[in-house]
Amino acid sequence: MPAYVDKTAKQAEIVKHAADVFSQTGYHASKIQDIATAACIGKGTIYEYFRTKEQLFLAVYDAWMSEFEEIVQTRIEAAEDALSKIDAIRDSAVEFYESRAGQAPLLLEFWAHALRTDNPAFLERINQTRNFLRSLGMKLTKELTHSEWFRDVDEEAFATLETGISDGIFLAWVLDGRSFPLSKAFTFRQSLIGLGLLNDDARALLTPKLGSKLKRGF
Amino acid sequence: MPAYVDKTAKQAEIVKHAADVFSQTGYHASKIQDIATAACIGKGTIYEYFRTKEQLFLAVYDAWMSEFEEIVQTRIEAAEDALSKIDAIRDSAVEFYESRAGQAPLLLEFWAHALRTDNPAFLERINQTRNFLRSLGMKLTKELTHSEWFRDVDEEAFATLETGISDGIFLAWVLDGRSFPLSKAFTFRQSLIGLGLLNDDARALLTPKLGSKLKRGF
Amino acid sequence: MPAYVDKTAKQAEIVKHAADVFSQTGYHASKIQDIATAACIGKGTIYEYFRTKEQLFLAVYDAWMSEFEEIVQTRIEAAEDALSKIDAIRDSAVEFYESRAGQAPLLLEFWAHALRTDNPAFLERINQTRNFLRSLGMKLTKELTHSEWFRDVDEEAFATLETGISDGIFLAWVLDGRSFPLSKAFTFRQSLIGLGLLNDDARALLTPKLGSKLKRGF
Amino acid sequence: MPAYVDKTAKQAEIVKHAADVFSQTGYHASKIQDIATAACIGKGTIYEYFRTKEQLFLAVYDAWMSEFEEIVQTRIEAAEDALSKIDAIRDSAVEFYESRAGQAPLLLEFWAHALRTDNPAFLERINQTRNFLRSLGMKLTKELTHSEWFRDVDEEAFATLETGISDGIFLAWVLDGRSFPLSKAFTFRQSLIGLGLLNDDARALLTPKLGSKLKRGF
DNA sequence: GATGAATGAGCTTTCATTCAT
DNA sequence: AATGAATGAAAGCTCATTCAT
Repeated sequence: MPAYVDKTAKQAEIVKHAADVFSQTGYHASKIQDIATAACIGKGTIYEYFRTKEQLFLAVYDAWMSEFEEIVQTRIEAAEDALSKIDAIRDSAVEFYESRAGQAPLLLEFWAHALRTDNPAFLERINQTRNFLRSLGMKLTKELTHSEWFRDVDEEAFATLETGISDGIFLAWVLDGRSFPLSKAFTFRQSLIGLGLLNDDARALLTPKLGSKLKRGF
Repeated sequence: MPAYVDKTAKQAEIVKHAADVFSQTGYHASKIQDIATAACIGKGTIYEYFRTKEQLFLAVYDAWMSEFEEIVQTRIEAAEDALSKIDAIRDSAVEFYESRAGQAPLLLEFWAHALRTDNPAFLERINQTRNFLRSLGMKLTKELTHSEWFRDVDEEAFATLETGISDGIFLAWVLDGRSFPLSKAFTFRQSLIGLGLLNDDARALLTPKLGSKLKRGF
Repeated sequence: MPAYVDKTAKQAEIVKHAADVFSQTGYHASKIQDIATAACIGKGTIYEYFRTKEQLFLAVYDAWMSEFEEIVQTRIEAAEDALSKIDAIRDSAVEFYESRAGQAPLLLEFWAHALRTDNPAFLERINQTRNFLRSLGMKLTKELTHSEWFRDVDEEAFATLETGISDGIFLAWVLDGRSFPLSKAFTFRQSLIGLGLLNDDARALLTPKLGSKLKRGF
Repeated sequence: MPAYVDKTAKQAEIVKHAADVFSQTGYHASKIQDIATAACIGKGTIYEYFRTKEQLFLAVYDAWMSEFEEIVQTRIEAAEDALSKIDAIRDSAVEFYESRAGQAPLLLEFWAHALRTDNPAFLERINQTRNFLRSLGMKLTKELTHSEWFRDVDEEAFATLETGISDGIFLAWVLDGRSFPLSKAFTFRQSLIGLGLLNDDARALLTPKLGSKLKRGF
């Protein structure tokens, strides 16, 4: 077994426990010793794999977001047409966030930290995912516009808005103590925006379904 | 002049400088001494007015949000009908955020902190503003639904969504390094959602204007 | 009583205890906590007066050398002619070193540190004393040469050599575990060098006394 | 080839690289890993040959001083009379120090460490060389005294002084940033002391030469 | 014999908070 | 009321040394 497997595996192991501890306690309140204890290793060992606490924080975020992007990618590829690809993205996000409900506050801490630290890698990693989602959004929007499901709309602006809306709903959900079902909120949003964007034909077809969803709320 | 005027004034003075220092450096990296120096007072004096650094942080947020709520309230009262009240809220938000661009990261830090601290006052203060905006949103939505400008929609869900969307756009704006004009993004969002929510008559009337805004992007 | 008196007094107090602890244990093995304990103050208090452990080390050396220079200066001024000024310097050095026998190793550590640290202040402080002594030596040598007690000699070279010899004897004394009387060694050296430097007349006069000292050793 | 050859050779190899690293960085700032890297071996391997970092430090000093003693011994044996043996010692010292100028600070560190550590081997090794030089000095002094070149002088005291003076000049040279030529300083010192110690006949003979050297300085 | 992953004691420095003045 | 000197808990990080492979 090559050495790099061990190295990588151990790194991942540390990231896993760091994610747990950080999620539980928050970045600032977590001590390196706590993470070492959780991972059943010595404090010094962590520093064999990560230069600083901050780097470890970045690694945790990177691991999460990489997994998220992979899930989205896989689901997108499995979906056949543009509309179901959109559903795939929405479902991926909902499931990802719901399954990590307890870790959600850490995402906020990460964002806050990214805006403060001198290390540009933080904002870069954030924007990597944002750009991934925005590109996807733009591509799908273009398809739906060309195929005349959607009315004419600036793809970049729309994709940027959509990414922001997703984060905003997530934020509201977290700050409200997760008092509403995330999936319902995402569906509600999709109905609302669908009604605004669909062309007259599609709109005529889908209004009953979408309209009733709006009436129902979440 | 009663003593409490002095007390209150000095408190406000400290909060003002704390806001500057926190905004500049971030909550964790800011030292009480920095704030005292900025305010040209002794370190100990701060503790005559605020029990802890955390309390001072809360006071900064409270001052900002109180001012924001006041602005919204004033503008709303000046607006005559529901549609222009909606515009008033949007404009208040845009102006408030734009004029505090440099302080925006601190809002994220505040949210992140609120989710971690034992002190429930943080989340309570956040939700105070959220509820204020949601109530306004619900009331206006109800009005527009009854007056048949809007299609039937669950007011609470819609208002919650709208609040989330505002925060989400703000978040995207901050994380993107404020690379797009916030006001345009808010207008774009309003056009999109307007098209989805307006009743057939209003929609027929406004589609040209809203549609062209969607085409233009931000 | 003005504040700076307190400040300076406390600083001196800390330096005093730091000198004790450093002398006892050595610079590297001494912990800031040890010094704080010795001074009966909190660890943090030391950092109110000295930015780093290294600065405190410098302050200890500076205090010693300043005192030494003062002693030499006072004695020199009290001496009447060049020959007794030379005796004054010798006596000052002997007494200073003998009274600080236990602290001698720290001087070596200081020199060693000065050659390693990035902080140029260390070498500067060392050379301040060296230059003080060298200037004195040059001036006295010039006087004795002009008054024809001494044969013609390059004053700068001679003064530099003399300073080095003093340090060398001190070094030998410390490394030998202070097994010989420092004062005798300094006298022996003075006799030897006197015999080499005195002019024929003075030499004829003093040879019996100096020669017997050389025979006696130390 | 017997195993001990390998063992010894490897040990010497490690000492060589340790000497480089220690000289460059200083004993305290040097890490075992740095030495291992320089020697292109694993960190653990060093511990197969030296029990501690301190032992390795001692080995470096020992290697230097052993080489020095050997050089002196060889040169002394090649010299024919006492006076040229004295020159041989002086030249050995000058060449040794000059060729190791960059490593000189480490000697100071070694001396400083020797006075602090519990390990008596350090002071012992230092005194081994000192005694070697002192014995040589005493023997030569005795010879020159008996042959009536030198006036009567306590050999032990004189040899001790001479050793100290050599170290003192070296010290001054290092602390002055090696701003004067070491060889000139050693010659100057020899002239001065020669004039003090030579008997009247020899003195009459050599005064012109030695006197002019004193006038010239270094 | 050679290695380097693992370890944890140990240390400097920071800074929120207190309290005597 | 205002101050700032004093405090010490706290934590990130280092690195000599060990030992299983």
